[in-house]
Amino acid sequence: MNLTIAEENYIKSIYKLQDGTNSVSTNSIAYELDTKPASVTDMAKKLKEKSLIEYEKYQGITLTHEGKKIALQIVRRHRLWECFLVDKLGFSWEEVHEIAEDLEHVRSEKLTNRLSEFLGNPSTDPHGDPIPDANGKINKPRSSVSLDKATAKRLEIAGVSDQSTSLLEFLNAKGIRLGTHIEVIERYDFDNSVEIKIKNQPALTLSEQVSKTIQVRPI
Amino acid sequence: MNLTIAEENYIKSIYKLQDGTNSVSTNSIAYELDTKPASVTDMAKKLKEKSLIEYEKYQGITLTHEGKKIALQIVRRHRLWECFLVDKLGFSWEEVHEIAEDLEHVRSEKLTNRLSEFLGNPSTDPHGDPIPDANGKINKPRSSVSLDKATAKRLEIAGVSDQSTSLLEFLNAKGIRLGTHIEVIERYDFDNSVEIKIKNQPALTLSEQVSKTIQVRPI
DNA sequence: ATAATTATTTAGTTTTGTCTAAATTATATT
DNA sequence: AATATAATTTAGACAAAACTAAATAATTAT
Ligand SMILES: [Mn+2]
Ligand SMILES: [Mn+2]
Ligand SMILES: [Mn+2]
Ligand SMILES: [Mn+2]
Repeated sequence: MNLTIAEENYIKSIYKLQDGTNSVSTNSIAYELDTKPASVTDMAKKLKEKSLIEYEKYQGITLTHEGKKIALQIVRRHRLWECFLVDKLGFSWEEVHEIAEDLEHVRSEKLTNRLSEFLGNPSTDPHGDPIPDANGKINKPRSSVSLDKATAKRLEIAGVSDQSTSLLEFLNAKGIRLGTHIEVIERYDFDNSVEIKIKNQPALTLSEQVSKTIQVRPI
Repeated sequence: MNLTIAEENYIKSIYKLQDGTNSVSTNSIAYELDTKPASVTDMAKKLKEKSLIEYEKYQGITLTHEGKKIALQIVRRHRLWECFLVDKLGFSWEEVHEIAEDLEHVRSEKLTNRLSEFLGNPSTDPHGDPIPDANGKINKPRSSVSLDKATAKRLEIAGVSDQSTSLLEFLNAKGIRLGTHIEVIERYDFDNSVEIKIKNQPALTLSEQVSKTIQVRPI
């Protein structure tokens, strides 16, 4: 199965949006890939032809077993390269997604597996997302809730559900990264913002939008 | 200047064939890239349009200053990744060219420079070829001659002028790699083959074809 | 100088991936 | 149930990168 980079990007987006077994809409894929719905329909026909997705007109899209297998390989490569960039080359977490977007398309199993070994077979990437192993087995994301729903006071940052550079840069500037310990000081009903404190730093207030994308775990 | 992967591959081939200031023929590029002369003519028009090459019908092709600058960036990336694959991931020299052929197209200056730093700013790649620095400055290949023309008896392997996997695999199997010390035992006039000896290994005879592609330096 | 050969270009197609505009289908509202 | 709105698909076009076959230019041999 020799896929183009465009095909790989579609497969990965569908995997991401599917999130389990949901059927994925044409529009959502177009939005995710910053392309037009008409282009998605065109590609859907090609991927169906290659048995990578199930697709009937107007019925949405789901990955086949084969399609999911390929998606997991791409995700594995993407996340391993992100680890490499952060752990070995000293990038910070908001810089790596874009570069990994290209590196993920270098298809060499030997390269991927050696890279994983070189990195100590990491199980999560710099954003807290789990890395599939060589057989495509992926751990469920470790139990975590978004900060806006958390009940405990003392929490650890477990991940972020939005990879946008601007959000990650913001968190970075505020000293919030993977594993950071925070304490909830106050929750404000009127705008659902939350005031938190990181050790040795001034308290800060996060908007509802932000606290919804931050995943946390009680300590 | 946003180039496609195809355009980058053409630029790199022209750089390689130009070797200084020679004008490069349509056919030689087609052979190098395993494509057809008609396709080279098509691309020549595009690259001329972008001011990356000088080209007039039937007159051959040369890189402009801008074109050469880009070529050196691609070569830099290619050779740095080859170093990474060999030094950090334990690949052997015949395996890395193909993978680097893809990795070289990931365009991030920050990535390239950090990778170089991570590798200790190497000056030559695993095949003995010099690596351009961040400004595109490249050392002349260290003085060496092909084995078939060498006069000294005790020699060091300085590089190979053919990157084909099959040749590199052959040399590998015979224990010949970059920096290996060899001693010339005998040269045979009738077929221009040469018998050599590596310490702690049986003597072996190399054909003229092979000895022409091996670059050596007297010890 | 002519003829034969080789190199290069042109013309016309194909595949991949994208787009816009228009048509169709599905869903929501009254 | 009829209508309005939203989602999706189709039709037709385009750009990039390749190809084949045919035409033309340059080079080499006679
Ligand atoms: Mn990608
Ligand atoms: Mn990630
Ligand atoms: Mn390449
Ligand atoms: Mn090399």
